[in-house]
Amino acid sequence: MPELPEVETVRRSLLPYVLNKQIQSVDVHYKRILQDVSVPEFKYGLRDNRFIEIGRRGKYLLFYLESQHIMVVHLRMTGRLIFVSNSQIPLAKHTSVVFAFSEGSALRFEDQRKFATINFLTPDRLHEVRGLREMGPEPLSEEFTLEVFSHILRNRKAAIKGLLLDQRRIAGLGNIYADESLFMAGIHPERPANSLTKKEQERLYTAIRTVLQDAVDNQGTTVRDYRTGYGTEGSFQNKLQIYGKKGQHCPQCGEEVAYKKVVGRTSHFCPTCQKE
DNA sequence: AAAACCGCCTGTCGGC
DNA sequence: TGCCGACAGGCGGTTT
Repeated sequence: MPELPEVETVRRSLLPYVLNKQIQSVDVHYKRILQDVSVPEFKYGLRDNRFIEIGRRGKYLLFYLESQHIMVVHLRMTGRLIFVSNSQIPLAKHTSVVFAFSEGSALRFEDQRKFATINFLTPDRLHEVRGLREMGPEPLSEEFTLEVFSHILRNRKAAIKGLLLDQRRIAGLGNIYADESLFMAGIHPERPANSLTKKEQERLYTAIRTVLQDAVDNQGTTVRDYRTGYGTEGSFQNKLQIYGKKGQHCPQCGEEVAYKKVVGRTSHFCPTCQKE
């Protein structure tokens, strides 16, 4: 669900609404969302505190607090962070946490499937969040060069799709953008990563960056659950070329879109444009 | 080192 | 209409 473009959109959309507002109280409706902190510690740590910045690393959001603590959020499959200007609005069914601001507004954490997580810690303990510690390079950053990408593929004979989904190799790609990137590059998802020619590596590198940036510019992809920080849908679902197109035809050649499990994940591709 | 499975949850959809 | 299994955008843990 939320992949890099969605998480980045949530970050940007929340900035103008939640920064520097006094947190009056926190209600935890689903305790197990908290990974490394008790409910009382969490509530106490946030009360009268303020979010002073929101960062992102891969699919993680980092809420920096005035107290120097950091609240690390991962939305997993169905997590949503929604700002409401009026906290009187009835809560959604699967609300996990509510951060109430003194001015009467609130930030709500909703999560139908309850996979989302929150860590609350000091900067010196940030490395305790394993997913963060082992995160690969940010694909839209300058450090992610073709050279770096090429090195990641080297000596790996596993399916390229699996490698794209592995957050320790590259940060932020999920099933949607992995499929879209492979389609744009004309590469079959089951190709061994180390079998890509220099030209193919370059095409895939460019495709990853192009697709992710385009999706960020379109506020992400709403297939079902994802919403921006103020509850609206993204629009990149209207620009998807291959993901979810089972039973339809390839926009490039008209061939029927193929659909199969690759490394345990449903994958869409064009058998003609993406030869094995 | 890496791949293959399971588990975590709820909701939806298709088949019967 | 109802039941049942499969499946959904993620990832950590364990086993192989």
